Amino acid sequence: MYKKGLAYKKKAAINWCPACDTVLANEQVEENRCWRCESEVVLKDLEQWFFRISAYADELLDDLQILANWPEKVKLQQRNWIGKSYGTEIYFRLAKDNRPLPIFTTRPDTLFGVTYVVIAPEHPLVKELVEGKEKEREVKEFVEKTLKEEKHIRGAEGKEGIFLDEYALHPLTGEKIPIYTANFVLMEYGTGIIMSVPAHDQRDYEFAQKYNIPVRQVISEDGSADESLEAAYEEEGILLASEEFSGLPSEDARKEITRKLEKVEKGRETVQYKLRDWLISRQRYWGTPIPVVHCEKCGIVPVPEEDLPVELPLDVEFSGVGNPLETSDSFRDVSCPCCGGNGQREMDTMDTFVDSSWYFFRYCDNQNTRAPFNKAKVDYWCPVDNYIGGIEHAILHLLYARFFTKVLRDIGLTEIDEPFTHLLTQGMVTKDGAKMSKSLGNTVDPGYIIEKYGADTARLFILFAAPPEKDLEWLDSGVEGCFRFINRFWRLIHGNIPLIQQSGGQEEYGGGEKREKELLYMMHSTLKKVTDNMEKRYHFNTCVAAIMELVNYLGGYSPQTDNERKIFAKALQWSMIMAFPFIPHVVSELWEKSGYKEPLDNYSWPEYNREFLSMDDVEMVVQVNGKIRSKMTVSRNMSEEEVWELVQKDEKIQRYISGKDIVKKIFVPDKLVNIVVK
RNA sequence: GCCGAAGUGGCGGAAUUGGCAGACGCAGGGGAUUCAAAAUCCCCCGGGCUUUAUGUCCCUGAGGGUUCAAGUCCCUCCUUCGGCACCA
Repeated sequence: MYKKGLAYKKKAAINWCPACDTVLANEQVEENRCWRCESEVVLKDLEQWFFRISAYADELLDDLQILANWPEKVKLQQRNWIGKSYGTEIYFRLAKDNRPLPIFTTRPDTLFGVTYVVIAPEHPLVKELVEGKEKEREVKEFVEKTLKEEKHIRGAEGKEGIFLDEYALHPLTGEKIPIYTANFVLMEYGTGIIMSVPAHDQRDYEFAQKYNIPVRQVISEDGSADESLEAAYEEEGILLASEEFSGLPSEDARKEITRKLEKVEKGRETVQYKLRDWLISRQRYWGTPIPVVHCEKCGIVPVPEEDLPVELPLDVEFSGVGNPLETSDSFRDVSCPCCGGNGQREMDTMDTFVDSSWYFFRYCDNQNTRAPFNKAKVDYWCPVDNYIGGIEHAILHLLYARFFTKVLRDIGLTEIDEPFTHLLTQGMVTKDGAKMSKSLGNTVDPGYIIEKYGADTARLFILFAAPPEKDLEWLDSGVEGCFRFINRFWRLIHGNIPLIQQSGGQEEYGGGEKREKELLYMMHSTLKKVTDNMEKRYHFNTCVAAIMELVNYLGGYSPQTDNERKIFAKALQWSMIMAFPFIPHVVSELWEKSGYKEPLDNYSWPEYNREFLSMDDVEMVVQVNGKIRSKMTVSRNMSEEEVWELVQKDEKIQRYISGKDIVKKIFVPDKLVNIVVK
């Protein structure tokens, strides 16, 4: 990555967690707090390593549409985080020396409404512009005060700024426009300089009100000026007071104005992203060393590939203060791989998210000592078919891993574009409102359930509670029911062991007896329900419900004929197979007791037969004007005419339709008849 | 503020393509079995009304709409949760 220019070191104002004693990436700061320990994060100016994830912003955004089997909300979060916006870069000029003053805007259609320009307080130009002037001190104090404020609070109590006693030149009108610096303009987005259009941007409006800056309307709904503006008009509209662009709708005006700017070389169409490069340096021991050596002569020199990986030293002291790596002389002092002179190893380690960005590839070839992994093996096993994780990684791990996958592909190590084909984000389990998680501690230990009822009950109970993507407030009620079911199931199988052993497990279907057909219908339709919900939807709660239904049914069934006994035995076998994933210990035991030699793990999942998925008779719902008035049992695939004959004879229906005009008849085969009368 | 998701009995939840709302389970009520209990089994269990039955009306956050038919589609609103939050 270093060779590709995707890893670089730069000095920047970065997030520092004082409790963890380390820096953090943007993605790892939530509401100005460290994602791990929830301490307040402060800004520090440090030289740090970054991965150029921004170089993949477009691909990371575009490929989201390939991910059909990812939840929409995860893709949306990534889309917002990447934050691509189309706009125009416009070059204002500094009035005093004609130097360019580039700004970024998504609304070039408001260009003629500019009444001031704002430079972010930390922008170097601010310092330069006031140097040696009477305002220098005042501005310096303002900048210092602003930068001391935490990022997300900055300007929360109101917009503040200072006029710099300098002017910019409007690119099209040449008008002199005052330049300010203000707390609401961010250095890290766009160019760090903005054009302010108070008439059409609420933030600019508020600032202009406070500092008595003129408001110039250039867009309205119908193209005529409003008498007074109470607030910024941020919608699109028709331009006015904009020279030759007056009268154009916003959308056209954006294009026309940008074209004009390009023609006179005072601007260009451009794209901006919110996504920042990934800060990967950490001042921790527990992370992968960054494999470079600092040499006085050669500068930054990567450790040669044959010497990788650089392993963590063991002769370190954990004092709880500072970076433990710095206590290891053997680690720090090495010779420069380039010139052989004295060098020092990089002391920072990498964010552990770096490791989780490709571990799934390494899993495919984890004994490999010569390379991270063998390409053929990874191309065979990956991408991961189904990835299960928490939503909290939407813009962390799940974004980093996608980035890494694309980089590894571009370096030629894989052929894979996206790491995870299907993503299931399991819901959070809460207990009295508190989150249960690996890093925050599990607030409920299912141990007491296991203790009292056994592991199968605990497992069944968890799976039966709700579909996995749903958040769940943990409540114990219901455990009893699962335990009762397991006991019922045990008695059902156990009581029929001789039958299972005799039957040979062959399913046969002979005559057309209703009892047999119903039994076959129950077992086959249950199998279909369980199979579909398990494989396609991962809705294990409905699988359990279906199995319970079947077991209840079988519990009340006593086979009469030989044929019925055979089918019944088969149904019992199937119910064991279906219940196996949910209550494996109990089922294994029953399976063995039933005389099966082969363990159930090796047994293949049965296949349902479509022929038995519907019964010969179906219940037909009869509605009059959309209200259910009667139900009748008819044979399957009965034609509309035949059904209609029966419906007309139905006393209840007659009551509702006699003496009325039949306007319409709706017929849904095997399901429903709706008669519309007047 | 913007974006998104969700809202169904006392509770967890089901209804996969617009076609019987409430599957399955919990809790609750009644009964059988028992000397008694545990366990088990059976029945009832969204609400209202009445003539108590194969009766009738209402019910999926609220209001409107589309449709023969809406938990499901459309519009408005409310509530809850999640994400982003001066991104120019």
